[in-house]
Amino acid sequence: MDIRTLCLGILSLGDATGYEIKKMVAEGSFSFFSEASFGSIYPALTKLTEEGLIAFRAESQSKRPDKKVYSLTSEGRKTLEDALAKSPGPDRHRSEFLAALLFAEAVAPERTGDLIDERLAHHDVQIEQLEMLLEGENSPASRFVLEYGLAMQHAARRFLEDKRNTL
Amino acid sequence: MDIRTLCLGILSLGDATGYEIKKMVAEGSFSFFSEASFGSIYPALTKLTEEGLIAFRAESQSKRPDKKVYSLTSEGRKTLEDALAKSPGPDRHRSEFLAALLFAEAVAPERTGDLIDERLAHHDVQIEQLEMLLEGENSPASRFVLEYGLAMQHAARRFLEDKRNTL
DNA sequence: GGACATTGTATCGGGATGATATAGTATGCT
DNA sequence: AGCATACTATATCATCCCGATACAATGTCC
Repeated sequence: MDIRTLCLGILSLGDATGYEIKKMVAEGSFSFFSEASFGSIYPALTKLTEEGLIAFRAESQSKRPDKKVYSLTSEGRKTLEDALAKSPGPDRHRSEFLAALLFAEAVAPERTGDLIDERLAHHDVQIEQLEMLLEGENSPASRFVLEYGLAMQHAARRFLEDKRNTL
Repeated sequence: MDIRTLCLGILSLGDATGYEIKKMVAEGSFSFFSEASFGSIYPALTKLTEEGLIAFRAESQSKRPDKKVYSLTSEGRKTLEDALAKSPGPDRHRSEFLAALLFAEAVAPERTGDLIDERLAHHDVQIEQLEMLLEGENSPASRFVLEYGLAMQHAARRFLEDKRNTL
């Protein structure tokens, strides 16, 4: 899933500006399976427009530069459908926490307890945030993703609590 | 956790060549929280050597180019300790599966069932692989990481099975 | 015998990240 | 009232990273 397909997918759910796409990817249910920065979103939108997969209408705002509201063209929808027909690639997970835990054993074993305690507190924060997002979300697919995220957070928290004494 | 710190961490567990580091990151317990390619590992090792954080001894092999076996210097160990003293950054998760599921609802809803079935099969494969790795692993920290991975796979699988009918 | 996998080092193009620039509005703190 | 911070909005840039590829010899499967 490259940034181009991600943009097509988000626009398939509704028109948006580059700034709004960034917000959706940084917060909300999208943030649990994707990331993207301005430096990748804006070039992607420009190129997709050149290729005719999306189009924008400029909405003028008083005393501000024009807002470019992008929307999917029929050709873009076709491209997205083709991309979704393929089976998705494997998940990619990066965790500084797990890396730190593994390396700490060799370099600073007295730190592992703190690392796990910090992590437990972090899970509590994440769970609270997910539950808040879930309250305001009505789309079944978005709720599905949020509930998936909640299940993962609870599972990770439970595992750490069970194992803390073992290590 | 940038590639440099990752290399320092791996070398803190034992000496290794660039090729071996790549193998550890691509397979084994490291693969569940990190990724790195030759294109990032080799430049990182070169730069760390220049900075005196690691050193290598060239082991000559018959009819092959010399093997560069890298090891951590005391300065490198100090740098790693400093890096581990900071609290680790948040986990980053990218899932084409979740993205496809969310976008499929808008573009090709009939595909969601297949996506979930494929995913369940994929989890079964992953669980088997993790259990095999766990059998041959004795280091407590490595076992911890593998068991963490197993717990996550089981939780994801259970969630999908429970929810498949709901969607 | 040929194709493919393994051990090993290394480079390169294209793409992504994170920081920064610009610029006006709105909100909040003291 | 004054100041700082945050928000909306687009855009660029250095730096880093990924995936593919090249080279080179050996081992292994069919």
